[in-house]
Amino acid sequence: MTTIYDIAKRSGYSITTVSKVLNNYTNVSQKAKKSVLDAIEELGYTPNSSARTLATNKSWMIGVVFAEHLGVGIAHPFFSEVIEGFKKHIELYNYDLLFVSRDMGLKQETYKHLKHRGVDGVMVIQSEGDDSVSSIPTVYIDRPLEKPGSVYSDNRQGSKLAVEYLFELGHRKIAHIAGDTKIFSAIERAKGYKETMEKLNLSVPDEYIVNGNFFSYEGGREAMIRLLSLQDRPTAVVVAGDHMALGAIKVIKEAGLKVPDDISIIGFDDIAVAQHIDPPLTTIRQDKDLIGRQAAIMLLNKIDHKTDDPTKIIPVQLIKRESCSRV
Amino acid sequence: MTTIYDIAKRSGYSITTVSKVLNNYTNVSQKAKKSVLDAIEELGYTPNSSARTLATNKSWMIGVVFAEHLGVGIAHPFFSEVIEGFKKHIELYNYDLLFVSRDMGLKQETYKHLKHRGVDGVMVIQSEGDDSVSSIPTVYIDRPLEKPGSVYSDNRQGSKLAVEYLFELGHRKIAHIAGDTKIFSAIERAKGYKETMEKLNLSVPDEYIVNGNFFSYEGGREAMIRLLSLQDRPTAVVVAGDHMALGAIKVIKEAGLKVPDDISIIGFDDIAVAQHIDPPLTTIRQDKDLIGRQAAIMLLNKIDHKTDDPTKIIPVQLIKRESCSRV
DNA sequence: ACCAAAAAGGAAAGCGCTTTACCATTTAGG
DNA sequence: CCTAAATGGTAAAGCGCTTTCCTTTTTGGT
Repeated sequence: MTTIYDIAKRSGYSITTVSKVLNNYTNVSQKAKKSVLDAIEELGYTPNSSARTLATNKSWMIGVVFAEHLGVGIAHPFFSEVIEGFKKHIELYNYDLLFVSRDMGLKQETYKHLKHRGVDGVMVIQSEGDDSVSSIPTVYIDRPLEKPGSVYSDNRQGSKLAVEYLFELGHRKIAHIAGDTKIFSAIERAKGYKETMEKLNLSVPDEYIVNGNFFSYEGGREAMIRLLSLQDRPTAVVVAGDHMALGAIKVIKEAGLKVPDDISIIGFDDIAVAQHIDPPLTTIRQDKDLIGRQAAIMLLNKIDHKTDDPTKIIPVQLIKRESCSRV
Repeated sequence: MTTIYDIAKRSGYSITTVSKVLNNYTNVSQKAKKSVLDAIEELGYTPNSSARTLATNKSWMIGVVFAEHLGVGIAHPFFSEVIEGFKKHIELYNYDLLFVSRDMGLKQETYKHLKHRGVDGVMVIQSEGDDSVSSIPTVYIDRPLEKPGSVYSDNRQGSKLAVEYLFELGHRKIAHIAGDTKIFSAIERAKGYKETMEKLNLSVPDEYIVNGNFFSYEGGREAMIRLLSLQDRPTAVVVAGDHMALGAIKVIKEAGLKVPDDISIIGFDDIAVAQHIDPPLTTIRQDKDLIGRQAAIMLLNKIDHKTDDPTKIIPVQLIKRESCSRV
């Protein structure tokens, strides 16, 4: 390995000077700078980040921690896009992303590992409960608690848009397939649905709110089966996640009914395939890219200026496609 | 920060001894071990990985490099699952994954960065051309060249299975929508298609092979439009990627035709949504998890034993669903 | 009770880099 | 022409840990 010493020897300057040109210090002559740079070029030198980190106590790495309870990781259609947005922004500032092993079970272990790695910041996605990673600057996506340092979509507003849209289309019997009873975003969406229904003076029989399991396709299926079996069947349903919506649509088709002719369906997320299915799914789009970017901005602020930005709520958008129709 | 020195002082032993218990050396008494461990517990000590890496020249990090030319990263439905499989295996051995910035343009820069970070190994996904990252042990997914150290699906066999299946169903006019003309996997799939067609004595008019653009949904659409406009329309088409297949199916529906009644479609990849679309897509499944795992095994071998495992070709599987029917 | 061998523990060098404190030249200012 | 301030450069300490090479202690065999 070629080190700063080799460069020093080759260029005829001290290692201090070499280090200075490496770090753009001003008090080094053009001549020295050139010599050093030439030597670096000739010897094909690459600085060693561990040594640098050790000396500066700055790793230029951001740790990424996943939703452990969902069992999904990088391959999750929503999370992965958020991370993508996060990464695009954060790499402008020369940070790399470190995905730490998630099979560490205990929160404490994960935290220890992050500390071990000396990451400059942490981005936590959908990790349940209150897991202050304490000393390390952290930003949370979809965190259950309304503490500073979180970023998430305006879930209530999303449900509101959905319900109102269906209302405009003439629907009065609108059901809801909820993502879960414990996950923050799912709870918020359910609230938004209920609030808006009430505001519009629409009745919400208990059977109209049914739980899709962890936002899953299967959960969507089962929920829709329940809904179809109802005496007083809804004419439209606000589904809290696109995957569940896919499942719901499938069930409707299997029952010999049509979307949107017989039942209108509106999803949530706008995952990539939403526009490619049949019928193209009307849904509430989460701005995944922006969520990621905002999280990045927030985290960088925390790292650089120690400022604790307030929680950021990202606007959602109704994307009209073809899974909803006039009643 | 609490260091090994603090532990030494607290426990009354030397830093050497502390280090020894940390690294499970045998020549340390039970008594000493306990003292040290207690001190660690009390002081909440976490070893510093930079220091350790500096001393041992081992980082316990694997670098991940992406398909730059596709512009997609973590959010790619195929890649992300491969990485997931890779990660699951590699973290059993206590490695973490470092996603390095990909906007570095030049290959050289990426390599330098990896070297700078001191990763123990590199996993390259779909990076075009011959990019030997030289000195660092590397494993490639879907690499264009048939060098040791690559892992990919048996693309030809996949196409073969597809064509043969359609043949069994009575199809004779079978077209192909290729992924691209330059990407390795796309080329292989096209070859597999042609070979099998010939073997079955089926004619392949030039117009029967059409290029979907970079495996994209749009590319699939356009290709299918071309196919539909043909005088002698195919009754089935082997599509080199599921996304393109989605596009193709959409076009068929828009033309007032039905899948599979009028045209049978068979995809490639078996991405998560393939089973959820309408009709559920018959496709060639790539074992993404296994690809990832094999890559991990290979890389670990390279790192630990310096063995250069031969390129591994992963079997594919025909998944029969409902987008193909008897002619 | 004695000695060789094994076990336990420690001193110190070194991994590659940054940074502080300091020295030696120049250059500018009066 | 002399002093003060830049400017250019260096030595050395230190970041936290591993590892080699000793030294000291313990063990057990006779």
